[in-house]
Amino acid sequence: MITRMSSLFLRTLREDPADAEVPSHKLLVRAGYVRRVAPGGYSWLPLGMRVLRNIEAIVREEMDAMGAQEIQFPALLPREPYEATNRWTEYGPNLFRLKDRKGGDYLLGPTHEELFTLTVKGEYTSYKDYPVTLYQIQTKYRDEARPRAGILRGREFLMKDSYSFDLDDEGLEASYQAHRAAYIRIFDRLGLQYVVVKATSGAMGGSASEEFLAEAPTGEDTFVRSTGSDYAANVEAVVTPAPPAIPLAGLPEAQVHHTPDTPTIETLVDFLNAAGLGRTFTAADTLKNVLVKTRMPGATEWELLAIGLPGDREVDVKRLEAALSPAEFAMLEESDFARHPFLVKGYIGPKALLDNGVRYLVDPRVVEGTAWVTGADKVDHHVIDLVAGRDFTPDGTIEAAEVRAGDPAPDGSGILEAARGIEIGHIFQLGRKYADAFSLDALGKDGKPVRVTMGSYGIGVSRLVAVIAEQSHDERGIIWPRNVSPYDVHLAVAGKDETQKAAAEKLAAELSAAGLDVLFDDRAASPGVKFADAELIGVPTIVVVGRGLANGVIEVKDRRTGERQDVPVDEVVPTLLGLVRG
RNA sequence: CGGGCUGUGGCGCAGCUUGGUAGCGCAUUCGCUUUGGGAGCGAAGGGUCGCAGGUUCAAAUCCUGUCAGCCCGACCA
Repeated sequence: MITRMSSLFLRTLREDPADAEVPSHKLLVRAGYVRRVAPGGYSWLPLGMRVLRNIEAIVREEMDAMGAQEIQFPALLPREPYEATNRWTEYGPNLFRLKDRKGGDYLLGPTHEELFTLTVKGEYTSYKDYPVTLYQIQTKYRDEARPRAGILRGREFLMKDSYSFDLDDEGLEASYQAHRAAYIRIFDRLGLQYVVVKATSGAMGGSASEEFLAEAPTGEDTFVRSTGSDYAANVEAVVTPAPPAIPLAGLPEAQVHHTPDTPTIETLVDFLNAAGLGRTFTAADTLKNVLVKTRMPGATEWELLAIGLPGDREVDVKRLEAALSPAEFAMLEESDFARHPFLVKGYIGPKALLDNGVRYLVDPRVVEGTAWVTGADKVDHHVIDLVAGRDFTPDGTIEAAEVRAGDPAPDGSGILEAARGIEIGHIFQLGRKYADAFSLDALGKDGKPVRVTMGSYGIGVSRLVAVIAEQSHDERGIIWPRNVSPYDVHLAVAGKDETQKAAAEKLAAELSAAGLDVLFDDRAASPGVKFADAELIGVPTIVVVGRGLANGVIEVKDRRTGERQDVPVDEVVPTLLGLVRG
């Protein structure tokens, strides 16, 4: 197949679009792959379509290969199924809702759990029908509060979502693992650099969940990984390793000290170190007690919760949220302090909390035998050497403290380092939430109904176009991996010389006949323009018919390395076939 | 939702302080020259200056209102 640039619907831009920040956005617009039509809405131009279709094909191949079957739902959906799962309201403002002419409520699907569940329920009734996995590659809609970074985060995007239906937990686990393996094949074929991180199950109520994150400095998600193993996790999912307990025998007695004007950790540490106690304190020796209030879904009453963590660490709101889920939480207001006089702001200690029945959870580093400087529940007073397990016993531990680069890895393999990534896939053991909502049962061998258990698995297909560009570009343009490149070779004529043009025409025809997709720059532009466009567009192999032709050679250039080799005219086709077919 | 910024040919921008015929670069069209790294010269087409109201003899420019967009944060299967 030959596409002539003289007629290709393409206009490249010399300047970056004003609204673009990240490299993929700039380059995809400049090279003419996409154009913005609305915030978070992009049109795909011919070059972009080809890349998108290539990625889609790889996803489809691997999904089919693992035995998933493709179907497709409408993007425009009725309200009722989403009412049944409560998501019509629970999904919140991110759901695009609309009305038809009769006033009926509709939505644009953000994901399709409901429809898949109902569809399986409508067709299958026997245990013999299971397991089954269905998928679709569909446009999804989410009314993102702030779309950004071009097609990396739009309000309309192409997503592959699949759902597994199994009769028992073992089956679900197998379906989950099959997806995990398929995702690894897909992302490997796409040439991506990515990690699989443990994710929190969140509000969906499932058990196991992992995210596939493509590494990119412009990524929105922060994750950590170990320097000593392939351990990687979302910050929310990091489990703090607890140090060994210390024997209580021989530990110094707790002492209350007058510590005037020390409402903050910093002022307290400074005061103690100036007090001549014969040792040096750091913020990590203090136990900071943070008060929040929590409320279970559906409950009306807020409940107090105290969190004790080393004074050198802040509470990570996302980690706290994940730890408390599904309960919601809020910071205490002045009125809450007023209502509970035993809470002495700045000097809250474990004693008052426990004496007054406030649930008290501590950081896992607060193990038995550790001694702390903490509040004495009295203005301007702190207690030193308050020992966990001797002077106070918390109600449990909680993962609420921030995770920092340099912290020990949970698997003991090394220390953690922070990195950023873009979520490209998410696999999830949903369990029976949706099956319960729609009473999806299979009739078992014994004639009794068995509740089906589900998994849901997503890949951001259109996002992958941007992610690949994000990971594979240089200052001149995009560098596509062969598997997704819009064309196999980019053929340019460098001069206007008729023999060069004729040779290029002949070569284009031969390459096409050999089964390659050729982007043929037959324009009357100057060589500089053609080279610049070729590098911007990013086809991995660039072939130049130019001055070398007089010596019987044609230039073959590698887009990534910039290496060029002169190949005798009659060897060009086999050489390129070798390169492309690898 | 909070903070910051911006709306002027297809794209990127200047002009606004100090009101007076709307300008530059890229792109596009034509002619001549040029042809291995985004060419040169000459000519041309293309803009109700986001929208509404106001002030004024006169508004891209001043005033009021409004809408939209972008960036940071919050949010985010």
